[in-house]
Amino acid sequence: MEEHTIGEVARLSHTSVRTLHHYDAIELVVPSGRSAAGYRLYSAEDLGRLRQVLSYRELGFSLEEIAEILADPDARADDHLRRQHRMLRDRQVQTQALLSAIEKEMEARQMGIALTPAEQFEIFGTDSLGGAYSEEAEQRWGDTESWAQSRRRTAAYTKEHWTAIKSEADANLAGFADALSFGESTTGPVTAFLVEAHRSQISRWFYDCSPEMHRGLAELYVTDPRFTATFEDVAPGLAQYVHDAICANTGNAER
Amino acid sequence: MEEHTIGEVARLSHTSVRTLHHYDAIELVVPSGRSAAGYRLYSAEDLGRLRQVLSYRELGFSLEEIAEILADPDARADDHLRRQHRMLRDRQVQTQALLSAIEKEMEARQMGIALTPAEQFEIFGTDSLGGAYSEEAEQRWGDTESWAQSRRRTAAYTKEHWTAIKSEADANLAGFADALSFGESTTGPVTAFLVEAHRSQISRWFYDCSPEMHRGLAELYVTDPRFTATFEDVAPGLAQYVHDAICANTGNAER
DNA sequence: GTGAACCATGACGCGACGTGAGGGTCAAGG
DNA sequence: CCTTGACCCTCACGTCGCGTCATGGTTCAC
Repeated sequence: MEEHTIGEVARLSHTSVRTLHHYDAIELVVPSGRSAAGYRLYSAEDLGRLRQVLSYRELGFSLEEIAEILADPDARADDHLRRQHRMLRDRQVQTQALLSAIEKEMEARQMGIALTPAEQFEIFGTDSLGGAYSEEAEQRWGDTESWAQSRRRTAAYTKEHWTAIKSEADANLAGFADALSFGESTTGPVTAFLVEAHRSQISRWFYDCSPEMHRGLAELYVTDPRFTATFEDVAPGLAQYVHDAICANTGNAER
Repeated sequence: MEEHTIGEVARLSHTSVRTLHHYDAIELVVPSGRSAAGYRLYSAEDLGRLRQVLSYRELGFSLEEIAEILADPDARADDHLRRQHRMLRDRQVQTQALLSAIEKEMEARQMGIALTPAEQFEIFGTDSLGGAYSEEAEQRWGDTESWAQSRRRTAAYTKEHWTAIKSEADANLAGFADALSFGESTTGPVTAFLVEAHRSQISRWFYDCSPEMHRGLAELYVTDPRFTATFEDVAPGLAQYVHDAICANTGNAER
């Protein structure tokens, strides 16, 4: 029932008064009350919303995106928590990859072997959230360019690379398995995120993977027994589930 | 000896041509050559610098800060690598803290206990890199404000909090013990990192700990037998070692 | 020799605030 | 009652790191 002034809120939330003014102006976090003198008064509920906003901001979303996310009436608070949890785990994996890249380069330097900048970019040049999609990469699956690209890149990978790749992939797969066991719909936001992460991983480590190519890959997961086996090994029905999730989330050009 | 055009560099480095134009304009990454027609030509050295810039940018530095960092003639390439490594490890710790905060809240929600926003901010509101040092906190050790702050915060901690705190502290202490057994100097980079991590932990869980307060705390470790005992329990000479390490690494204000 | 795909230099726009300017509000103390 | 200082308000312009045209030159394959 307590109401807080803007200065108190700024201190509590480790932001600035100006930021809160801004969020009010763009109607992202609007204080539910005003004093007689026109002072903004933030309720406990307002603070809860603010915390959600700051969490998502920390994860790299734009304020506009955050507004959309929080506007979704289907998503309850724990959905947000789960999503944030997933993304933080993703960040852990990403950071870990950067760490081992640095360690690898330090090792190389100590042995007097300097990597060429091109090699360094190969390792380091993955950006933090979601990967960069090269529009110029050919669109069709089975395309020669993809294979060539994949071979060029994987040729330079060391053992450490492969273990990093494996752990990333495992984490993603575990996410899908969790979603499946939780009865998460293949059209829901959680699976959407997992699908995107999956595609991002492929793009980072192997070849620039367009949504079309991604769907082609999903097809393989249920038709090629070698792929199917790896999925079913983790959880029964997972191959089909992942396939459906990818198909459901690559139809429209979302994001 | 190879020279790259701006488009090639953009693709290699996963950035845009515009970004490279910008970096040229602000003289952050200036191509070392131009073709007869005025085309920018980037040498391997230029690419190396670009990679450094992008690494630091990924870590959240502003372009101006990056320029300063890279302008330092004392810092050789491995210094940059070490610094980046340290900051990434910091990010790992920070992300881990956020993760456990989320896990804790999910658990609380499932038991139907809603945390008040104030409590949530207490946990969540440490910002991404290194924690925000509240300038208004009094500077002197033994100060009442620190104690009050610590009591306010710890009062809200649950059993899970304490186990998390304990495991963090244990890991840090184990690091010191390793450093001691490896004959690591108290002025070396490894101990510098451990000291900083130690201070960071205190700031996060108890009170904003300035370097001055940190030195005061170190003094306690060798004078107060209760503290000394916990250290000597892990390894003989550890109390003195940690004390020396803290003193050696809080003298100058290195970022 | 003619597209198509590069490159160049402005110049404006935008998101997420920082930073005043100019002016009310509120509680404590003289 | 009046001042003082720490708050609060609303404009409004500035900054940073680019995205996005606009306009025009260059290169190269066909």
